[in-house]
Parts: sequence; structure tokens; C-alpha cells
Amino acid sequence: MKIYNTLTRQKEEFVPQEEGKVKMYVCGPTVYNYFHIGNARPFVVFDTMRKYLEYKGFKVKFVQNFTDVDDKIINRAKEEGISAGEVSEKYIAEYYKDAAALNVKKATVHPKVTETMPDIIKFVQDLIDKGYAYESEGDVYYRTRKFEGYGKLSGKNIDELIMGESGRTRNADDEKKEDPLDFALWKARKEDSEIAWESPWGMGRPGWHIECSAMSKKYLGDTLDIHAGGEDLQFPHHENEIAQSEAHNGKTFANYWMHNGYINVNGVKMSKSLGNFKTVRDLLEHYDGEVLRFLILSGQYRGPIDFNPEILTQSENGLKRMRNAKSNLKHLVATSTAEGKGAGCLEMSEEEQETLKSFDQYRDKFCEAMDDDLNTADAISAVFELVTAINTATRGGASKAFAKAALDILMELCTVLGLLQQEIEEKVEIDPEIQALIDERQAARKAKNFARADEIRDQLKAQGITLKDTPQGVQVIKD
RNA sequence: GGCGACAUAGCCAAGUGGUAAGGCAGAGGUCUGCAAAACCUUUAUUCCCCGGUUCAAAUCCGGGUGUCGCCUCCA
Repeated sequence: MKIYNTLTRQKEEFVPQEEGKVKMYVCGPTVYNYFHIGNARPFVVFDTMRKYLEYKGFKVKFVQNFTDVDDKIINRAKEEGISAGEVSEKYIAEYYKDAAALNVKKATVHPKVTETMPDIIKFVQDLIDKGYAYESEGDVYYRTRKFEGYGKLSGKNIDELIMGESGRTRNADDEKKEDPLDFALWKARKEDSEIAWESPWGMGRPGWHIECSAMSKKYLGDTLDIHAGGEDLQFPHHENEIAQSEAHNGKTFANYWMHNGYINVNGVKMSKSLGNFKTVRDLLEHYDGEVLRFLILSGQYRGPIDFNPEILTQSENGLKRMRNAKSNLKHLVATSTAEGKGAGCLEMSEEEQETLKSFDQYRDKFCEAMDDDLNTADAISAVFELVTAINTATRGGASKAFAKAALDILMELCTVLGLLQQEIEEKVEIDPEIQALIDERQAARKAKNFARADEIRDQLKAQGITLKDTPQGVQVIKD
């Protein structure tokens, strides 16, 4: 598999340190609010990366942190008159809800900053001991210039960072630093009420960047196979992580760096600070989580996505095509019960066996696309081609065995993408009242009493139950 | 000011040297009591513009134009 490595700006063959195993770290959310669709992109994209690697047989240790100590959390706590811990706990719980709706699997480990404090403090102390950091008025700063190669990820020239008209702005803390480029590893507590931990430098809390270095080291060791996140984290966050971790560990921090593109609104980046965002929570009121996932995966992960209502509708309709294929196959599996081979029967005909073999080409195309830097857009097109082939093959009915096999390959690919995971065909037939109506309608149709038949269909439709008359009998779909 | 990304049909979107995938929307047709679903046909002589290299360029090179991003919290 090839991965576009931000560090080298080119696609490289992916080779993990240890054969068959992948250590992957993805920067997680700061939990002070619901996450928006832009935040969701890396969760979905790298969850898909993980699923594909697992599909290929890798054992993936996937770590995604929660930043549960931060100015924004503290501010939020003040606003709501509750503790910082209560704010972060609440939004961690909300994260899991929305992530689940997007079919994002839980990480192997979801470390929290508050639970990694001893490791963070030791990490900072080690950097001081090695001469890469210094204490100043209870803060601790990293000596940016001391780390050779600072800027190698983002392509920044260290001397240009402080120059230029709209370049870096100085801030109040610069007074305490040896150099304006230095960044905080530890921040002294400003008010007694603030959440803080005891440290060799007094009460305080960690800086943002050090957390990821400490958490990734704790769970994945000195060198990661893949480190991923949104492209806005490239600088300074990931650059600083490299500086911290490589100075500390004396080893390469991550072999492959992956960054996803933004979700824009009217061409402008969606962000919390601009206020032009849609939370996943809000979108879920009108759209299924899989629609959002489909939307995110329908383009290559490094490119931008311009978010608007039209692409939501397009995603909804595209996903529906896949779902129809799935439910049609399930219906065939359920209704092909006759002895013998071919349509309506249990076993496959010779022709069906041949057709089934031809489906391998779609799996091949799918894998080829995913192997090429996780080209989910192309992978989805392979699924659509498979869908068309399946629909064509089963137009006049199919054997149970064939329908089952076709369903298996469709689900095999869709599961990697995290799509079609929700069961939309529930066992509504079991409800005797509804079954009675369906039976009555069939009788009415037979008697050519179409008015009554349509009346029943409309009535059930209003209850969220769709009836489709197929050559294999009535297909019942629940919304 | 420095660095970087992107530009393909009405819309979304693949395609990095060999003659424009796939999806949505639209049009026509088949099937159906009607629906639904599905199938077939159809929709870019052309890939932001101008040069160049080549037998051959959306793809490579040079120069423009436009949009956006990072350099400050941000996925």
C-alpha cells in the first residue's frame, strides 16, 4: 500500500516497523463542545484507514486521544458554572455518541491528558535535563532553535517564522521566553480556582503539544508507524511534537505523516472560530450518520470538500442505491427457497457461478484504489460497479446461494468503508397486525381492487414501512 | 512577506503520457395494475488560460489567472 507522506511530500510504499503490525496515532478532539462535520473528517478518514489495514490483515494498535485539559474547556466550565472535569466528561460521552452514528470504531486506546499527567511531567523534566527546555516563572518552554530540523514537516524556515508583514504575532508570554519561537510545555496556574497539577515547577498544567508526545509514547513507544490528523495541525502542533519527541527519545517520531484536507463552506474553511460550522449532532437530525460518512469518503481525503446542502442530498441518494442493492439481495435470500438450481432455488446455476467469479474484479479494483493512498472515491466507484453487476445479474431473480454470495462480497467491501452497517430491514413481518394488512393488500390486488391495495400501501408508508411488489413477492422495508 | 494546496460536465468526483471512471440530477425507453426498485440508451471532441516538449498531454515543463490554506486556538 502506498501512503502520501507529508514529511517527504510524496507517495511511499507503506512498510511498518514490525511486520503485520501497525502503530497508529491520530490527534483527537479537545472536548469542550460537540464536534462539527469538519472535525469528523479525520475521525472518519483514519477510521477507514484503520479498517482497511485490518482488512489487509494488519494488527492495528490505534490510539486517539482526548484533550481534556485546555483553556477552552476551562472557559466553558466558567461559563456553565461547572468544573472542567464535568465539561470534558460530558463531551467525551457526546463524542462517542456521534462517532458511533458515523460508524467510527472506538480506538484501541483513548487516552486522556488528565490520566497521563505523571508521564507528561516526566517528559517535560527529561527535556529540561537534556537542555531542550527551561523553566521560567513557573512555565516551562521548549528551546525551539536547539532542535535541528525544526520545520521539516511543515516546510517552514525557522528564520522566516518571525518575519513578514502578516507573520507571527508576538504574545504576552513572549516576555518570559528566551526566544519568541519557544513554545510552552507547561503553564503555571493563573488563578487558584483553575484546574492544576503539582509539578517540579509549581502548580500548573501541560501545554497542548506535549500531551500528544507523552500519550503516544506511553501507548505506542518511541516511533509510530503512522501519525495522522487534520492539515491545520501540521504547524505548529505536529512540528512541535516532532521536536519534543525526537529530542526526548533520540529516534524518529513517526515514519508516515498523513493529513486530511478541510471541509469548507462557500470555499472557506469550516472552523469553530469562524462560526461557520455544522455540528454532526445537528446534521444527524436530518441525515443518517452513514450519509455523512459517505459524503466524507466520496472524495480523496487530502482534497477539500465544499460543504453544502446539495452534496448532502447527492450523498443520500448515492448511498440509497447501495442500500437498495443490499435489501434486494436480502429479499432474494429470504424468498429463494425452492429445491434445485437457479432463480428462486437454493443452489447456484452454472451461469451464476460464472457471474460470481467475475465479481472478483470489483474487489481487485477496490483494493487497488485503497492501496493507492486510500483513494476512497475510486473505491466507492468500484462498489457502484459491483452494485450494477449484481443488479443486472439478479434482475430476473436469483438462487439463494448466489444472492447470499453477492451479499457477502458487497458487505465485505462496504464494511471496510464503514457503510451499510445499519440494518434497515427489520423483522416487521413479525408484527401480526402489519402482516394482516399486507395479506389483505395481496388479496385485494389479486381481486384487482387496486384502490384498497394502494390505500393499505399508503397507510403503511405513513408508518415508515415501504412495500415493494417484486416478482419474488412483497418486499418490506422499514425506514 | 514566506511556504503550500487546488482548478475535470448542471452538481459531486476519479484519472499523473496513449486518446475522459463512477455517483447525483435531467431526458428517452423496458418492466409494473400503479408505485417502488432495477435494467438499457442518452448528457464533457474535452479537462482554468497561453506557450513548449512529444508520434501522443487533463496528465510533463515554462508563464499567467482565479480560489483557498498555513505562518495565531483550530480536524
